[in-house]
Amino acid sequence: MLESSKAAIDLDRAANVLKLLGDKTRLTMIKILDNHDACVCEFVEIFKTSQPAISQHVRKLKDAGLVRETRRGQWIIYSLNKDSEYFPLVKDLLLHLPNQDFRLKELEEQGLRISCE
Amino acid sequence: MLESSKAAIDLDRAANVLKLLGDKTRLTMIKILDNHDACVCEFVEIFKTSQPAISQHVRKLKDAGLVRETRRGQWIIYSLNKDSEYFPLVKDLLLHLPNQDFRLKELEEQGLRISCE
DNA sequence: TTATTATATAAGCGGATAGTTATATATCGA
DNA sequence: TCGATATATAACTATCCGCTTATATAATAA
Repeated sequence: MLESSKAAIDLDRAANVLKLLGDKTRLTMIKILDNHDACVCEFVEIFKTSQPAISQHVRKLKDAGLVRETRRGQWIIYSLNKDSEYFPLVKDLLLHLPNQDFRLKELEEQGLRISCE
Repeated sequence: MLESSKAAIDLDRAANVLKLLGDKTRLTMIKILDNHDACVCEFVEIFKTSQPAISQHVRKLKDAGLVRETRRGQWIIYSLNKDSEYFPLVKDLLLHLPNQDFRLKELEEQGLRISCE
């Protein structure tokens, strides 16, 4: 595909997005969200870290417009924001990363995923 | 292209590469190097910053294997390392960024690019 | 209403990061 | 060899970042 046929993203903002994705936890989150929506409590289990730490990560992703939140009862479900101007960039990026479905599978086996649905 | 047909990069290391590219100066450097090799002194002019600052940026890119250096007389010419395992990822990324050729053009108009060749 | 669960936010701390200045190394040209 | 140019490195500093703990908000369920 020709470069000119892509919507070029301002370098400043592209760098900011890449900085956000330049964190192992957030990058993994985005890769997971590429296949499945997820809530904070699931991420807490997956990353074995504190709930505030997770909340702060998803907030950054949300502030940048990369993810969206939808309240479902007590839970807030996060999903990739396909309308983001960065979505095409993110999508291309994710193609280079290994699938992370096994992480949610592990949760299901422990009966921890069902709790959020 | 199917995800499985791409060589997936370990998430840890991918995050590190994205962190490196999540800096405006380094991201611009890489975009420039996608079209033209360049030396430190050119980057100093382009980014209007100190020579040590530039040296430190290119060193990080070199340490990660993203760029290569070739000495040519007094100058050290930096170029994209096409053999890097991250090169396909970086290439895809760059497609989403605006062309930066105008920066080297400006140097040429000031007669500052020729000095390195 | 009260207890419980899920999430967000605020404050503070420690480590990482990007810049600075000063200095070292290396090449070139006279 | 000596001076100039190009680059690298080291030490320092200020800022940023991610985590922690403590607390607030919000929905649910008894």
